[in-house]
Amino acid sequence: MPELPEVETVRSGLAPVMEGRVIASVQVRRPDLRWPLPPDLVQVLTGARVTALRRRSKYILADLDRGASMLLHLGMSGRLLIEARPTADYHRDPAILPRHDHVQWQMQDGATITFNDARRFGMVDLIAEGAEPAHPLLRHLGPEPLGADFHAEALAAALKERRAPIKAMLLDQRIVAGLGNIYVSEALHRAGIDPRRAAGRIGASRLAALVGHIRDVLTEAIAAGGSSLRDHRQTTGELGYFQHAFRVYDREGAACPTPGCAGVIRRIVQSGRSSYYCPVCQR
DNA sequence: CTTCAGACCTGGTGGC
DNA sequence: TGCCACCAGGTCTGAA
Repeated sequence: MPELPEVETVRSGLAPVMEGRVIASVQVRRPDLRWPLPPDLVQVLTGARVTALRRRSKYILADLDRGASMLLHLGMSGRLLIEARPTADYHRDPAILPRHDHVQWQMQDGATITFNDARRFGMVDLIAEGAEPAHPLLRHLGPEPLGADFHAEALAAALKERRAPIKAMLLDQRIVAGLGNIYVSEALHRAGIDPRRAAGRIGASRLAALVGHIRDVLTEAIAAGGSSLRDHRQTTGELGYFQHAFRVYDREGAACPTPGCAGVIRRIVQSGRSSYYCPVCQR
């Protein structure tokens, strides 16, 4: 899935065909995603103009001229495929099975957008005008890691007295919203912090450095078009390149890339999920 | 409140 | 080749 950089890549790929354009029709093939699709989805979207396409954490929001917004989450395996126009030069990846096409949007200018999600952990919802802050999925989200509200003092306050491992805390979307399993491992390696370390026992200066590394790794990944891992592709079908820049994620047994470090990357399981780290330079 | 295991669902991979 | 265990980018729910 897509973590923040992948979702941002999808959002920016979607913007040219959705922003400012009218949704001509919507087809629902399978309404039982993570949560059932709202029954009035087709009715609310049909004929609406998308005024803005935004991202909040790993969610994409499409604001409509009639006030409501459409909320989208890709889960683990969700993708948005864009066919700009029905042209012969659109090659759909044969590995993306049409039976997992759940929702399709036809834009008035001819573009077709398809939500495909094999595991169906993704979701589509509607948010009434003004109801965004109270939406159950958005209400508890912490600060955007690339925004002004995410800084060393805020992170220190959120982690104070917390005994859970820093890895788990950074995956908690209430602490900071948008990181996932890959980028947490990458940021902790850059910061030289052991993923098992109790979050509340990390010094202020190390937390400040961590904030910088989180920002850097996300920014670099967005610039590279995200990571193409297993199912994820950009909306164009192009590959994102950031997976080649992973320093520890999925690199168990490899030499630690930190200059001068003789460590070997290890994989451990924390709260059911893989963590990759260097036992030598991460403390 | 905090922390963690389990649940949701399908598909790909690697071992035997 | 076939079968099976295990793994996967998320995050909600409920138990301890």
